[in-house]
Amino acid sequence: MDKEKKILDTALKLFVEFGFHGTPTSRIAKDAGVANGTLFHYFATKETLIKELYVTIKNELNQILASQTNPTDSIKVAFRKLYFTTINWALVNQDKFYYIQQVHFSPHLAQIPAEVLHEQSKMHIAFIEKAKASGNIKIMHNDLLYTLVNSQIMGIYQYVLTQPTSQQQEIIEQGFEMIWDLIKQKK
Amino acid sequence: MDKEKKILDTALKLFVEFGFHGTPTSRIAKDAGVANGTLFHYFATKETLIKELYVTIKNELNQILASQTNPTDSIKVAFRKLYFTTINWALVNQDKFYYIQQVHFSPHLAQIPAEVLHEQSKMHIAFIEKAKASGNIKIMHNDLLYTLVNSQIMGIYQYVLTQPTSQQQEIIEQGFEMIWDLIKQKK
DNA sequence: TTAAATATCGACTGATCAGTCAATCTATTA
DNA sequence: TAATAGATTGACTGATCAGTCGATATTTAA
Repeated sequence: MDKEKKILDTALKLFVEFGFHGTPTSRIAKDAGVANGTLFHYFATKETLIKELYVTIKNELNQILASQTNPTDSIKVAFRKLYFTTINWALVNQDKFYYIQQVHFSPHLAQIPAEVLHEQSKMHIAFIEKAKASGNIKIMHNDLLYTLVNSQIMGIYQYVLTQPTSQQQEIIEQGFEMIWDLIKQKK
Repeated sequence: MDKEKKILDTALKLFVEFGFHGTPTSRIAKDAGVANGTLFHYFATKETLIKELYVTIKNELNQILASQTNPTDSIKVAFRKLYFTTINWALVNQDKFYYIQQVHFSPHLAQIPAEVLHEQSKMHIAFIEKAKASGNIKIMHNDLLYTLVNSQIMGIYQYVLTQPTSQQQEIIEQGFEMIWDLIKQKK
């Protein structure tokens, strides 16, 4: 296995379990099965590692979401796909989803250039524009819509986590109807 | 000013700005205007300081919310008060609100005993029970309702932060109607 | 095949930091 | 007043950690 990827995987696991502070680079290297120096060959600083791990994970999710889009889908169907894909990805990749939040509420986020962050949300903003233009969505500021949907997804995800697997898909389905009801344009 | 409180205040400011890792206890002591040893007189370890700061802030918010409750209020009015008080407290105490999330997405949360966390949410759960009993609220699991409302508040708060002060109260008002619409029992 | 470039190693270092401790100061109480 | 307890100090320490570096191995390109 690619050593760079092994380092990223190991760092993810350790950061999530022990936090940034609680995870020495020496431990990451050891658990990844590489020498101390090798880690710094791929990532100049610990900070770089933290940031690149974040960007890598975000890109992974974005690519999966992008692969799900189909121009012929109705707005509701398209939105449904984004919602389901995100929550199910989060359920399968709990560490990665947690790590995104972990970075989000840490000073490391401020170290990530605005254009990188913007690139990450571009696809979603474009979708919102399209949805609004179709007249199916309540008139409200893009950022508000984006933030509301995001936090709603977070809430449902967190609840689903505590429920038995057998009931998860049904709850996710109900969650979708709630969000859709929240943002759709009433006739 | 009480040295213990001064240490907590200083730690809050520094943790929010530089993170747990980026804030040496020596810096906290220095900025708080006390000796290194004094910090450890009040807080046995850095970890203790992090946890006690969290509990202190949560208690502060909970006490304010408790002071707003009035048994004669209707469910909608009571819920409205909780919502407005929380968001406005968060706007005035941005550091404290941010710190709560910061701890929430860190391994430090796991160090806080379950009974302490339970004590913190007891009031909200009791309110939810009452609201459901009144028949004004959709039938759904307590935890789901709690989580959804919480994340919705988070979302609106985050959006309001980016908006000019002059428009904030109006947005908060609209946000309330959206949440209420989300959870109220349709006739 | 040879040379250059890149990857890997792990011992090492300088700096930093959490936490200690003995000494001193400041209430509190008897 | 004397005695006890608690508060405060800051120099100090042992451990840890991020990052370095020179040596060696491996891959790539000429």
